[in-house]
Amino acid sequence: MKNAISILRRYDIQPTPQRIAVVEYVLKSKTHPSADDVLSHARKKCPTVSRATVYNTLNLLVEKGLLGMQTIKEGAVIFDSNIKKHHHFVDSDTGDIYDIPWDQLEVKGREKLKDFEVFEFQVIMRGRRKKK
Amino acid sequence: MKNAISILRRYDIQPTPQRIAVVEYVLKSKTHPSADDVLSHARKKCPTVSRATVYNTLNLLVEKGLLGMQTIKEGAVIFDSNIKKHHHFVDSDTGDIYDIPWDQLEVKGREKLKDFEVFEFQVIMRGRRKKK
DNA sequence: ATATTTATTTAGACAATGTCAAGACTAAAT
DNA sequence: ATTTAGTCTTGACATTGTCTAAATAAATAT
Ligand SMILES: [Mn+2]
Ligand SMILES: [Mn+2]
Ligand SMILES: [Zn+2]
Ligand SMILES: [Zn+2]
Repeated sequence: MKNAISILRRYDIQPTPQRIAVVEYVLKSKTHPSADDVLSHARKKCPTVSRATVYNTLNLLVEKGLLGMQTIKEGAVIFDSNIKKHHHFVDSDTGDIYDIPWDQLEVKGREKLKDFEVFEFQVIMRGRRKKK
Repeated sequence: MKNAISILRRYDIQPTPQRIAVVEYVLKSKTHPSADDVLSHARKKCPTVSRATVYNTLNLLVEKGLLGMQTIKEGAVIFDSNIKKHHHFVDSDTGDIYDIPWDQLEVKGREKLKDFEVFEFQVIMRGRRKKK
């Protein structure tokens, strides 16, 4: 991930210590963290940051298109630093979410859905990750 | 949907007025209701039913395999009377969820995922439903 | 530099979702 | 009638997420 300050400036967001702490964690994370995960990690760099600011910043990043948001697991939304189109695999044992590259799967038959105009889609898989 | 009492008996669940009210609504619903939706509808038939009992019953039905549960929209889990494999389409404007028959789509390439053992999968699409 | 205005953060209130435990209620079983 | 097991209700509780008012910080103007 590039410099957090320059990323924020590029998207016309004033870089503050709080926002920098949020961005530095969430945009480099590959674990699809929840807002609460982001809060606790951001507090390591900026111990005073509040819950409201973390939510405000995450929502702002999503609005600006810097960050993805997914509703894959119950209980809390998760945030996704990978903003390219991709699919997801959820480990049923651990709850961990893995990215599946877009071109690994092909979904055929969408043109047959006469009643629906599809803006976006993804495959969500659940199972067990094989040990390496 | 068949008789609620006989369904409950078949799955070794004692039929009570509360459970019957829940089952009669949730197993015939095609709208993917939330627990709160189920509660308010069940109270029409059984005005005294409590929130805890609705949650207990829904969780029991899911455990027994009579009812599906999905985490498709944020804020609350939704319950699915359709327990056959199928995909989902979410209307971005209304939030309505529609079932897409399993054989309308084909997902190819799962065998290439060497690191993952896939137990189940579905395609989730978002967009706008065309007016009829 | 000081004053003014604007942007941001914080703390806490609030609503909604979901789980849990204690006691009340019901229906068998003894 | 008593015990027992199963079920239900109430309310407490934790968590997620939003919102508002007050405090702070930053930018601008004088
Ligand atoms: Mn997490
Ligand atoms: Mn609903
Ligand atoms: Zn992802
Ligand atoms: Zn469905």
